[in-house]
Amino acid sequence: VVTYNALIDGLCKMGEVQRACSILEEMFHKGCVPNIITYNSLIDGYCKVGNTIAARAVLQDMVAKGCQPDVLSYNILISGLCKANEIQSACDILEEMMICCTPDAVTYNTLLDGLFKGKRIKEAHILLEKMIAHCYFSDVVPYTILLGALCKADKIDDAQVLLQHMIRNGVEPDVVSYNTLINGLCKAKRSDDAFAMLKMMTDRGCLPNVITYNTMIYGLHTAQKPSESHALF
RNA sequence: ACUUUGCGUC
Repeated sequence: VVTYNALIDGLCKMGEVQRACSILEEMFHKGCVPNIITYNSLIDGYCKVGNTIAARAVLQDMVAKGCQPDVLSYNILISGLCKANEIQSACDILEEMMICCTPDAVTYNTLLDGLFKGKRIKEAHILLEKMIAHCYFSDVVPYTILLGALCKADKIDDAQVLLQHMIRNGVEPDVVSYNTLINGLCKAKRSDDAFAMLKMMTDRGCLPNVITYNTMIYGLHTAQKPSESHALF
C-alpha cells in the first residue's frame, strides 16, 4: 500500500489525477486495499486541478467503502474549496466535519486564509477573534496569513507592526513571513524598506530563498527601479 | 520521504 500511495500521491501532485485513478484500479485488481492516505491523496489531487466535485465524490466514496475520513481528509477538501473560491462550501464542510472529528489548527488556518482571500472580511475577523481566544496565534502560519491579508489591503505599516508584535510574542517569523512582507513592500514601491526587510531577515538568521530573490527582482523592476536590483548580488 | 494550511513569477 505504501508504495502505491507514494505513486498515487506523486501523480496527484503533478496534476495527473486521471493516471492516479488507474493506479487505484490496479490496486483493487491486485487485492491491495486503499487506505485513508490513498483517498486523502486523491482528494488533494482533484482539488489541485480544481475539480472540487470529484474531490467531494472521493470523500463520499471512501465512506461507502468503509473508510472513515479523518481531519486531514476534511482539511484537504476545505483547502481545495477555498482555492476554488467556494468559500461557503468550505464553511459548510467545517460544520459537517465537526460531527465526526475535531478541527485542528490547520483547519482554522486554511479557513482564515480562504475568508480573507475571498474578501469575506467580516467573517474572517470573527474567526480571527475565536482563534486568538483559543490560542491559535502561537504559530507562525496564522500570523503570516494575517501579514498577507494586511499587505493585500495596502496596510503595509500595520503588517510591519504585526511583525514586531509576533516577535514580541515569541513567534519567530520564517522565510514565508518575510517574503510576504517583502512582496508587499515591493508592490508599494517601497524598495528601501524591502531591502531593510531583507537585511532584517538575514540578521535574524533567516536565509532568503529563491522566492525572496524573485520577489525582489520582479518587484524592483515593476517599481521602475531595475538598477537597484544589482544590490542583490 | 505514503496524505493537509501561509510567500514570488507563470
